[in-house]
Amino acid sequence: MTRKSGDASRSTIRDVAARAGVSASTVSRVLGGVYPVSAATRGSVMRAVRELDYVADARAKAIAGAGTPTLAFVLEDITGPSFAHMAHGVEREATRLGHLCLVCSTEGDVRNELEFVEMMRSQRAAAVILVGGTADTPAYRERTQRMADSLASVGSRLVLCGRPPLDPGAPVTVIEYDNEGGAHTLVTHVLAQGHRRVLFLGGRADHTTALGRERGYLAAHRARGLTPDPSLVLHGDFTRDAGHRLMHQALVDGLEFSAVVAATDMVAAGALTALHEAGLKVPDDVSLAGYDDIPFARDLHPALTTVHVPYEELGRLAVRTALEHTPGTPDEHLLLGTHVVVRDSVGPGAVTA
Amino acid sequence: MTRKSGDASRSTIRDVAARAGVSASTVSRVLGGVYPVSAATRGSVMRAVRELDYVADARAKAIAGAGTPTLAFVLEDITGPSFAHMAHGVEREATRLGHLCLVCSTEGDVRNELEFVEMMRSQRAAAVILVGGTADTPAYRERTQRMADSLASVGSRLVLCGRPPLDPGAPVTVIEYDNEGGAHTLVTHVLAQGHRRVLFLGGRADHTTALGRERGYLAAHRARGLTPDPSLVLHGDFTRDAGHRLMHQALVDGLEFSAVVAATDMVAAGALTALHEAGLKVPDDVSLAGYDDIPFARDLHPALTTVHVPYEELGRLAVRTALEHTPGTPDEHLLLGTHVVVRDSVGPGAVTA
DNA sequence: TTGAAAGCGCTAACAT
DNA sequence: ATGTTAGCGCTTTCAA
Repeated sequence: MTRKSGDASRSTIRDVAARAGVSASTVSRVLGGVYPVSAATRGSVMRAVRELDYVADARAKAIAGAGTPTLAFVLEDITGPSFAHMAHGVEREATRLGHLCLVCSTEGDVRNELEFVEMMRSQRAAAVILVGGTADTPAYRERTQRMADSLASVGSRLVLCGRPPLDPGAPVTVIEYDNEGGAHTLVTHVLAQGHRRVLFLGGRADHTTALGRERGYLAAHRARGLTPDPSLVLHGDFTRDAGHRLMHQALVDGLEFSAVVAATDMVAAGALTALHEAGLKVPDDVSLAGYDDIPFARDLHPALTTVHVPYEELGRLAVRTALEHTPGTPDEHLLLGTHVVVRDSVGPGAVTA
Repeated sequence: MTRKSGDASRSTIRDVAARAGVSASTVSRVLGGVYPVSAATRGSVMRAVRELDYVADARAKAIAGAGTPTLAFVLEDITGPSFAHMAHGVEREATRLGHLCLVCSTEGDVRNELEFVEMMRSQRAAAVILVGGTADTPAYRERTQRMADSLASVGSRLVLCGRPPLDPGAPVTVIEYDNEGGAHTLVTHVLAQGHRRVLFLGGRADHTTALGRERGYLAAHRARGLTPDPSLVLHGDFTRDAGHRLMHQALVDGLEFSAVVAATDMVAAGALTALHEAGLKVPDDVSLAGYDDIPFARDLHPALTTVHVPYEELGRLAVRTALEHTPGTPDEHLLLGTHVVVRDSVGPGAVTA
């Protein structure tokens, strides 16, 4: 038992003042730092602070004008590797800039997002960062536009990180990366190996991240004068289980293909296992590529060819850009590049399907 | 451009009151919910609220006694899969119980931890959850005991989640899982396959998580009347890179072993790749096991035998237990069980080394 | 059912 | 250099 002051009997600045024989303002000044205070006064105040184990109530400071600023980020599930990396970038940069960092997992439920954003509005968070792709419906745009406006009205800022921009004029900071470009380059690489029937695997059918990558897949084909078979695009979600299930099903269905481009590395991992289970060798029998370049990609066997996305940088930039934003200034929209990481999972394919 | 009220001109409860032609208290009561207010009054207040797009300042509410409670969790790096799962559990349960959730990554620097805990004390967070193992030094115990006391003194609660308990009497809630037991069972399984020279790979030498697992490794040997060769324990850290590097070095050094037990699945993943690179087959030439049972473990090739840890549950319990704690009540200490997941990476070993 | 007034814990302008 | 006095935006007695 080492507890000093009685439990939960938080002492206030006035207790400290009384104990030190000075006024509350003096205590505030001593603790504040830079204001001129005599050494003697400072001494007795500090002693009182120590004896009482006093810490100023941050909420009271906040409301009085001082106080640590806060920033929030919202994602579907911190458990996804790319989410985790963005979150890490956000947290690091926020901390570096002296902000407290609130999180919320929506579990994919929009109502959670709405509710949380409203909460952040009342918290007067400096910025709210929506992390990760979404279904880009009119309802989404309208809803998000509203969030942007209502945050702006209390001096806060909405940030879309890895999420598509709204209509021009919305008070939003957007930090994206090039889903389409990355997929384009990746699929071009695959096609260059001679593959002609390339499966696109996983990702929610209505999800901007999946759609962007799919657009790249399509564009790469077209750029070569190829028209991909529509039955070669299989949707699901972004999990390893979806990859496993879809791949297994494709095999059972006797779908013809010589290469697989997965919507994410997670999907690719599941697909790889399904391929192995079917006795297929990668890349000898089937080539496989992923997207995201999560750390594990190197340890799949064969090591996974994939697209590297600067997730952490994305998170950092989201924070920095949002906090630097000056109202009245044009809204920022950044698009970060990606690059293909060639490893061992894509090999030559017969040109004749 | 849809912004309604002038930018950043947050309206206050008084603005709403004025607009609705009532007093501030009435507005407060209407918004508060359960207090009796006439339908007419409620109507005009709500309209004013809507027109002004008013949200009560959460900080002001907090200081006035109402206000959403807050909870914080601290971890080294959200990017680690097991951390991410604990974080997810924490966040879910906190949200479920109506709490806001603050995060902090320490990046392994104790000063960040100290600073953040002090911050949380001033935020009057309901609880602060320290997530993940650590070096269990006297300095650590003293420091942490101090955090526990100082949090308790403001009515907050320190929680150790996946981290060793302090000396009895410290005002702390502890939720652990059985590192030693899990490793014991796992290594027993490996030894039962006939392996006699089992490498223990990775983990920081001074880290409780690694040490607990190592103790289980040792105990399993002793239980069979075996004395493991001390040169078979190789420390590093918990990353896949460490696993790769250590495994590679062990191979170069010509260390003799027929099985490898990695401190974590991440380490195992790196080790597996190093093994493959050396042309060794798992489990034919060398058996390999991990610890944590992260989702990817299934997709390594061969699928990794490992120990399942209920990380998410751990996080959830940490929150629930902490928030349910009543001062004066005995301090909780939970120890969750683990179980071995047998997959394909451990095979029979020659009994003669 | 509603309003006036006090107070939450702090900071800051305004005196001395 | 230090104390006094107002607030900050909200809730909550206490009266009416």
